[in-house]
Amino acid sequence: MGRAPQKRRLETRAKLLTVAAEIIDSHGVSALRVEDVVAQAGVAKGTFFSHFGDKDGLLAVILGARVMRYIEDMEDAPAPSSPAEIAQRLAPLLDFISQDRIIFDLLLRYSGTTGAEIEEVVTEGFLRQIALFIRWITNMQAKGQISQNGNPELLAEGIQGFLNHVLATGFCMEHSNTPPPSKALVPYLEQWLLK
Amino acid sequence: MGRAPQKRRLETRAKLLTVAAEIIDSHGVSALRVEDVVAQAGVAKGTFFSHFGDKDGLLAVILGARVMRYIEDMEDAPAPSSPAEIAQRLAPLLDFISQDRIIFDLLLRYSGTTGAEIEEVVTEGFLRQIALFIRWITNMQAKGQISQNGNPELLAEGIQGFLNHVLATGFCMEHSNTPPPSKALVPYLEQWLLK
DNA sequence: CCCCATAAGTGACCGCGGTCAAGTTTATTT
DNA sequence: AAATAAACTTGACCGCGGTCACTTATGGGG
Repeated sequence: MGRAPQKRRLETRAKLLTVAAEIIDSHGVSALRVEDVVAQAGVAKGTFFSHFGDKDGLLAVILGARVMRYIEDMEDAPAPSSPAEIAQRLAPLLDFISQDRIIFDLLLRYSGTTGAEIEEVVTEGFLRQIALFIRWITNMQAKGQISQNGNPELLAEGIQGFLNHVLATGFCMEHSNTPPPSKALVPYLEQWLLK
Repeated sequence: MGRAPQKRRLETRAKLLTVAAEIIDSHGVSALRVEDVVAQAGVAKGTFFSHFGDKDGLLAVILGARVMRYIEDMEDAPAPSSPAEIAQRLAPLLDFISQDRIIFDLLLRYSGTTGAEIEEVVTEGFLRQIALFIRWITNMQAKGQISQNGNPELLAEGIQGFLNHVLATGFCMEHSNTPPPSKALVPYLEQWLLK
């Protein structure tokens, strides 16, 4: 591993991140252009790529951090006591991801970039989410609020699968007025967790 | 709706499709470049886009057709009598999709482009697959091979979700020697379908 | 304080998907 | 057969992500 980054580099990185975050907040993720970011940050294009590897790298840092906040909120909230309550806890995160297909695609792609790269906020988020699901499930099984049948790890992975499924389906139905993902999730969770 | 296409147009389209299929077969989907396709087909770039809208449009036609063949094979095969057998029937399709993340992404994106565009082979394929799952499940429930609990439509959609989940997970674990998607699918199906 | 190894940054350049006003071919009408 | 409308094709051009040989700034050792 190389030596510690210089102060200048950290400033450049921070500048790029804040500019990018501003653009995302004001115009949406899909409007983010690398050329705009570097122009507004006052650095050259090459600098951007030396910091983040590619556009998705920057996106992963910013969106990963936001996703992490939602996960932390879920960790802080009281444990759910039914499948419907699980969906309720997940609603803010799902709404966030639903806002743009690009977010969903990126999270899906980066979700399991095991090891190799340090700095993989997205991966860390997913691991924490799975761990949280496992805790929820174990807890609910202990209290007899869901079926005892099935081990928590498999059940947690399954929930992750349903999450992606309702999100993907939501994007496909785009135009038609379809229920929000957190609503669509409930029947799956009930079938999956109740005996 | 416009009038019937001229002979010339059909020939151009066919030429583009065969050239593209050749490139895909010899160098893989990710190696497909629009510029190569039009060069080898002897037409201008604009022609390509007037036929397929964008690169994904062409890919959807070609990959959609291939996926359709796998689905037809599944329709022709004897109905499965256990979750493991479902995974077995799905194995060829999953292997095909696993070969390149681009295929997975494209299918996921086009899977529910309801209506609007005629010609949506991918959408049709997914609908047929879901219908097939429903038939399988109804049949297995009738024979008592799986749990009676849960309506076939929900269960079929769930299987679709698990499919995407194991595929996505498979791509993330890329390097590490991980079991093929059809193997990874089994525990989910058993938990989902057996009481 | 100056040197200089190396970290950091630069911007001209490229690849490739996608656009569109203009040109060419085909079918239809008179 | 000539005129005309519509379908079809063309290729110069653009946008934007990404590269890399080169220049410039930084800070620890002499």
